Amino acid sequence: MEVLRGELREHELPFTHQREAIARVLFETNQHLSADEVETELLDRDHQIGKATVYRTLALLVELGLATEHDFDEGFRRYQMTVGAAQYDHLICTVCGDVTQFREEALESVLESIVRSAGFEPITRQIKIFGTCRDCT
Amino acid sequence: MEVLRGELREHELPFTHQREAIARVLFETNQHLSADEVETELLDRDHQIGKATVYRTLALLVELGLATEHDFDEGFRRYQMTVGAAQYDHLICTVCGDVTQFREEALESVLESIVRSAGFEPITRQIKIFGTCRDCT
DNA sequence: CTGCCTGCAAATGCTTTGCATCTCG
DNA sequence: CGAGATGCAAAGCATTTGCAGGCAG
Repeated sequence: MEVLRGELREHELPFTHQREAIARVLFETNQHLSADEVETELLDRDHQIGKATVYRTLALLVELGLATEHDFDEGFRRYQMTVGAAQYDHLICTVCGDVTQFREEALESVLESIVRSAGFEPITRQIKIFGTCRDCT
Repeated sequence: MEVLRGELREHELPFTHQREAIARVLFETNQHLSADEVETELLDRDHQIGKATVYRTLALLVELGLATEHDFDEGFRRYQMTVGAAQYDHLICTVCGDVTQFREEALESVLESIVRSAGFEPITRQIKIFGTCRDCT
């Protein structure tokens, strides 16, 4: 939570109850949550926060680099607290919907050289492999 | 075009004017087109086809494996004719919006081993690197 | 003929926005 | 106090769907 407070101060933005509550939800679950799921979780915790604020805050967290946005082709987006500077890639099972994160150094270096030789300055990336997971084969 | 006709016959689906026209647009541009752009291009060619049909046909082409769906975070999707069995990955410039395709064998093999060790059966994948291209740096 | 397709318009569902009001600092 | 945040409801948009009429095979 201190991270958020600091980041907000740095940008001269107010640290509000709503922002704290939303960030807390994301911090604590360490899951990919949709705006809807965040709202539901907030209600469970007796925080009644407007959906517009949820959306605005999630966008803010992404901008501050504290959260990452994901799109698993479900028709809506998911958000997850950024874990350090680590980039996670995903295996998405189209049968059961399960999402597995992974991080592979060999992949990092291959990508690095691709990007470098294209003279491209990377900011974010998304690697999603859709298919059937071990359990659904 | 014969590919489409054959694929449709195989699935016992009718080969209609609309399907032909839409597939032709995709075949001939070899670009990533949105449903809107397909519709516009159809009008330029004096084909007046309902947007619903455009969407339905694009989805069908994807299902038949003749087209690929892309999402470059623009708020809508793009489609491109599938070029052989090749998988293309993308560098997306967030400044000028330019999309560069690439294909790198080293990447293929790294991904292959990741997938294999997870016991995952891949169907499609999306690799998108967002950042600033050489010209916009 | 018969089933699948097409068009149109209406409906969906996620996300964004306008605006009056309230809060943080 | 004043800038920015919040809530609500309405608006936006890409995409989907229902249904009456058409076309391919």
